[in-house]
Amino acid sequence: MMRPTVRRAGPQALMSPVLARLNGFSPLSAALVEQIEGLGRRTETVAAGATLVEAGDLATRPCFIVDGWACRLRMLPDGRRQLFNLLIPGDGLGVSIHPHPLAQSHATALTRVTTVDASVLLDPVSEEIRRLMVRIAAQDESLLLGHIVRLGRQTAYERTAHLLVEIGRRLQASGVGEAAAYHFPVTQEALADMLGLSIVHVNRTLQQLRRDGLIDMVRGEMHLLNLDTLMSISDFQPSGAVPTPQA
Amino acid sequence: MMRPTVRRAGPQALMSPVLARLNGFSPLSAALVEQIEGLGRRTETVAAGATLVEAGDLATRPCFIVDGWACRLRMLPDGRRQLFNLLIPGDGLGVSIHPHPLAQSHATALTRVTTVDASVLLDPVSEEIRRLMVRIAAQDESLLLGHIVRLGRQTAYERTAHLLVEIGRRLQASGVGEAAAYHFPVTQEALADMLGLSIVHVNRTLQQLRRDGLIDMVRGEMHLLNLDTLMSISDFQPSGAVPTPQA
DNA sequence: CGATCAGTTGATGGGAGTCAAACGGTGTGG
DNA sequence: CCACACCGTTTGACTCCCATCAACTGATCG
Repeated sequence: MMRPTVRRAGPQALMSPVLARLNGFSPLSAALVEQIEGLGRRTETVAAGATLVEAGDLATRPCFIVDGWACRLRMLPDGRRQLFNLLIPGDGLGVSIHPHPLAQSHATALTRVTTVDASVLLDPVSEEIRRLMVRIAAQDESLLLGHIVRLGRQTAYERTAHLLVEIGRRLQASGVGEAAAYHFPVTQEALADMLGLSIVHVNRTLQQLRRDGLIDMVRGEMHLLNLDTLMSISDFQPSGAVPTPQA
Repeated sequence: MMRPTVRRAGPQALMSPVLARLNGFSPLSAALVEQIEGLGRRTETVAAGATLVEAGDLATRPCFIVDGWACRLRMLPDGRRQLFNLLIPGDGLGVSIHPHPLAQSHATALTRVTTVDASVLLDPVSEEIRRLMVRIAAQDESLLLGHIVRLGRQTAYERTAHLLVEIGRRLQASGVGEAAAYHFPVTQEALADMLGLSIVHVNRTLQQLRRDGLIDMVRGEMHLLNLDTLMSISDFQPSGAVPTPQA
């Protein structure tokens, strides 16, 4: 399903989500910026629904998502699915200092997704990159822990609000959206499998949030109309979850 | 089988959970075994309910749990609690090659807990230790992902079965129990906060499992009477979750 | 011996799942 | 160009799993 790359702008525009996200941790060296921009020469694009990583694969090649949405997930034998996280532009896939022996989970494209190969970044791991990977790993774990709280102890209403806030902050960090206004091409089915709810109930919960004046969504454009309320009802903990540039 | 009584007599008996667990990944070098046994000279014991790690702490000192049960958890403002994992003898706390800037979560003792300081292990990180830490990190993540599936997509019955199987395998790997028979001093309240259920429903679910002839528990001694059935109803994936010695 | 804690049981209610059908948009083929 | 299928969304009716409230038991303990 991989097809030739359509490059619309310069490579630096292509890599900007990765640069923005990493730069959010701490300013990148000029050398690293250049190195990352160089990754943009090797892109790969897959269609929605494509498998990015097969669970149990040996040595999947590390990459960054530069466009589109993906997710990591597990399926149960009877068809039930659970998403572990949503992957947005700027996120890595298999990007770790320590190549895990086996891929921990399946990864699937939720929309058309463009990736860039990141293996050269990890060939000689510089001290700067090592530090960045540690920060990414810490943030990834933090997101997983937040996800566990959502699924275990929050209502559908709270879960949905929490996730929408989290996504906005992450998209903002990657520079592909704003904390309270972003393009959201995820189907309610995927959202249901992320939030541990049924499709029908996700739909009703979103409409309840809309009726309450907290969100608004037209044709994939999500607007969080009252970020403070959304954060307080979902007990959103900004601490360390995302390195926000501004206070 | 041999009852691994934690006897205060020899340090090697004290450290045996750590040694057994690490040895399960790959045989430890004699030098490392000796080094780990040496950790037993600096123990610390806290009562049930004590806080082991405060969330947000800077640089908590790494340690291994050598006796007792603990957990990592988060609390919501209204008192709801969600456990992230259960920590058993042999598990590390803050043991990582990369000292995270901040502790990701609160850690609490569920029973009286004895720990040993592990900081000397990480002072100069040998290649052997580095490899072990990578394995531990991979397993920890795998457990978190399994936990997410439990909470998001499994029924109370399935969740409980899954957790009981997982715990048995981990206790066996640490040599402080067997996969189908182990001491289980966790209250139903803690179990509820782990499984995302109410105390009452945990109680009912355990009794249902008992009525179905799948488990038996008398005075804290858990017996899994039909491991195969428990694994199949909970879709327990042994793959990589725990390095089982036997095939 | 009262007090507290963990476990147990019953009654009741609600949040979320399931089943079913209809709607609108998009793409495709006759 | 329209018919049709397909996909994602929406809505209603009904069901059920699990939470909540409440009371009671047994064990431990100061």
